[in-house]
Amino acid sequence: MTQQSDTREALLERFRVDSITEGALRAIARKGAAATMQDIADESGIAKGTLYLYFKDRDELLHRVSEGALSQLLAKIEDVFARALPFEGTIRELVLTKLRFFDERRDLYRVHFELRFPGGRDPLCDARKAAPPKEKQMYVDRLTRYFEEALENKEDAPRLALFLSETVAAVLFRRIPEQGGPKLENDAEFLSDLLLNGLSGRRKKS
Amino acid sequence: MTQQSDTREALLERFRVDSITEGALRAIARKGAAATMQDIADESGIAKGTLYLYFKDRDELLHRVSEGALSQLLAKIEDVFARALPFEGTIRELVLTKLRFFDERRDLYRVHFELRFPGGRDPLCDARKAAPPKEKQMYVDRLTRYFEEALENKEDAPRLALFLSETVAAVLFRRIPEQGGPKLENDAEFLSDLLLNGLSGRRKKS
DNA sequence: TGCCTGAATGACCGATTGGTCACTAGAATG
DNA sequence: CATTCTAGTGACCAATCGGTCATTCAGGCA
Repeated sequence: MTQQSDTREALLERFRVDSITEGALRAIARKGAAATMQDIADESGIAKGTLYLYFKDRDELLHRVSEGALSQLLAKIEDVFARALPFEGTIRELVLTKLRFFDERRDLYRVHFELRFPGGRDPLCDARKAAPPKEKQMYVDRLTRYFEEALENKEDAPRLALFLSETVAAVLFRRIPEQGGPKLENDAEFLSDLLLNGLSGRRKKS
Repeated sequence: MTQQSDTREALLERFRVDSITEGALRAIARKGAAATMQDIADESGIAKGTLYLYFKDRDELLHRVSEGALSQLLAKIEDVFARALPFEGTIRELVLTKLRFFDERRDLYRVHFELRFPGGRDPLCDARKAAPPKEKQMYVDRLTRYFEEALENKEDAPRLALFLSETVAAVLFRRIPEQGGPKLENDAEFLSDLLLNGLSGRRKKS
């Protein structure tokens, strides 16, 4: 049990874990939240039992997958903030980035959205109410922090962050399933305008 | 098989169907989309087999429940339109009405939102993609018609209707689970302002 | 009263799935 | 080469759930 072997084993384990989460991603992309452990095992090219050598149970596996998926989005969001654009530009880029991210990786879309309701048919009851998806919370929290320093009223920041997040999600919700929708940049601009300027400007001049 | 007996039987059937859908509503309020046929039967005070005398299968039953739930909301929405308020007033009332409706009847909330992803763990695959919830579509369609006659660009109406619908849903998504959130009217006003005027007005004056 | 109809029942079935564990195969060890 | 060890396996298990159907029983009818 030298330092060397520790590292080697750790690397192997990491490789296994990664290939499993990637397989899970493919399985979920195809079957959504209905993906079975068998599906995931097949897609990963290993036996079902092996999954349980690296993950305690289905929950832990799906949680890890969701976590990994969103961390990629978080990185891109962070890039947007790093550019330190003016407020309006930041909003537009945030919208465009999230839209484009899920448009390119529809597999992550199903992970992100269908896992929002954990379990679905399982004993979710009210027990899990206290534990909403942690990863999504990180995303909303990041937006909150931005709004807190960019907006007039700090106390509105959390609500606005959630609003922005859910709004883009709503557009995705419509975009992803259908095939030949409006161009992505078109949708992004439409949504950004709406977010920034509201409905009032669109009222018919009577 | 007189007209009389026809009516009597029809009434009895209707009574049964109603009491089942009400039971289903209670079951779903407690267990969400995970509610079992047994749960529904228990909550309705009848045996599981009896459910299948009045509904073909689980899908038909849940569909009927969801339909009935949303028809009540649609009626209230229609009342708002009937008042023929100016544009801004209509939007505010629409937001407030939907928010209040689900705030008073949280059981309907779970029906409405959790059933959006039909099946969950079942063979949803891509087969059902072609059949999104019909009831919700009616609601969005109604909003679309309003926007078509109230706004400048007719072709934007569907997108705006979906936007409004999902936006309010987003706030509900946050409101319902938590206990002591902001007052309902407060949330409604906040959301309406945002929808009407956008984020721009909230930027910190630099 | 005795029979008959059909609504209601709930034990049962088949299918599915998360999770387990006795077993295997192949590499490491001596 | 023989032995040990362990990552990997997949048949198997228990539990769950939608749906069925032989049976029951209450109420109307002769």
